[in-house]
Amino acid sequence: MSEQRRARLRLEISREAARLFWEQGVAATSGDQIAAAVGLSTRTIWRHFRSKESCAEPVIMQGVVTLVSLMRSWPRHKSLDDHLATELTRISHEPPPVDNLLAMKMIRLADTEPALRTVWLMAYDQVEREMCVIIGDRLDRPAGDLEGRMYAAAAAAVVRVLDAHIGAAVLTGAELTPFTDMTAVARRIAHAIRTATGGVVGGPIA
Amino acid sequence: MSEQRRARLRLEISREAARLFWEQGVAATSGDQIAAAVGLSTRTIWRHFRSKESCAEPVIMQGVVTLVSLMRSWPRHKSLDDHLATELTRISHEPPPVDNLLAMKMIRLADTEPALRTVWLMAYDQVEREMCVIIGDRLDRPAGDLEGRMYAAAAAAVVRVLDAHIGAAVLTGAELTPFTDMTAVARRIAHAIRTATGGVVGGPIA
DNA sequence: GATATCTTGTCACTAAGTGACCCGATCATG
DNA sequence: CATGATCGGGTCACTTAGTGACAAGATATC
Repeated sequence: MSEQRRARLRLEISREAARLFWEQGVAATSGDQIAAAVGLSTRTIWRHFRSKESCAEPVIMQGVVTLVSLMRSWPRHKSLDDHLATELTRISHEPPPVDNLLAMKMIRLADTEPALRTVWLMAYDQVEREMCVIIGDRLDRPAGDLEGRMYAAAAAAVVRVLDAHIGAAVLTGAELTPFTDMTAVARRIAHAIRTATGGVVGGPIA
Repeated sequence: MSEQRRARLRLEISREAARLFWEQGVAATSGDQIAAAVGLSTRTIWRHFRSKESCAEPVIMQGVVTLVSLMRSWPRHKSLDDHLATELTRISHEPPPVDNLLAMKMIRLADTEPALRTVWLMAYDQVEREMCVIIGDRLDRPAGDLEGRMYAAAAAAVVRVLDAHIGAAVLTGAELTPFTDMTAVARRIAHAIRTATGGVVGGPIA
């Protein structure tokens, strides 16, 4: 099965699962229900996900893939601040994917549902690994380097906190405006990463 | 049930569970086996733990409680570096608890067992919350402050990476000596936290 | 010593997740 | 076009993690 198709199918399942989790709670949602909602047999669900909670993972991941891919395309001669600002504003004209709202809802649910919280943490564990190669690459350090791993962990952690914060704010609907200004968001993310890495990750490389 | 007794019981269960996980793998260890090993009924196990994997949590936690409690007792007028160095050397004369080795083994297992990795991440999620109040308190910031949460997240993340690194090194037995020098360990931890918080957390407060 | 509370054991039960086998589609090869 | 190999998915039986309900023993309080 092509990686593409598999990923799309997982995302499709994830959307339905996340919707059900949000509407009726995690405990009240069975694997059978998820399967019925997406039109597959229950057995097939377990072929693609380890547990019913982990069905939420692709949707959660979807909330940060753009940021991660932006990090990956970060050119060496630019500062992270500039890069994120230009790219985020460029992208922001496109319609924001519906999944993002779902992802925020899952993060919200993760506050009270331990099983979902583990999924959320595992997703950011994945982000941390990606950060590891991105940062290691940028700093010209060997792959398993301890310093690089700490930078990546700290960076992923602050992004996670920021993500949760923004998600909570958007969901409550209180302060929606400050997060529609993409350059401001870019600056906050870039600043957080730079701070969390002691200033090592964020600037341009001569 | 007193908090003390409950914690001790959980730890006792956790020790047996961790031992079994290490000896025969997580999948091959059943709740019944854990119960039998500790001399309780299976039902009682589920009264104290949500899942069999989470039985490993207290042992994992035990690996960082000393550091967390040291952070909590960190006086404002001292630098983290000094405080950790003096306290760690003072403590290092006491026999190192046997649980630490078990904790390292669990972290090792977490590399290949996703279910255990979630437990490990959840344990550090707890550490992050503790860090949150410690750091928020030290910086005289309100409880839910975003900056404080990011500092706490970054600090917990680097400690986690350091812990995994040290654990792996000790388990392979390759370089045991560099981690018996407690002042060196203290310096590394303190330096990592200071870096991850952009230099904000680590120094003495006038 | 009587009683209320609290923890555990027993047992029946639900549901998450797996293994084994089959079926239809797709695709390569003759 | 025929054929067979591979692959994704369905069906069904089965294991086991985890829960609810109730009984029983321990413990504390008066």
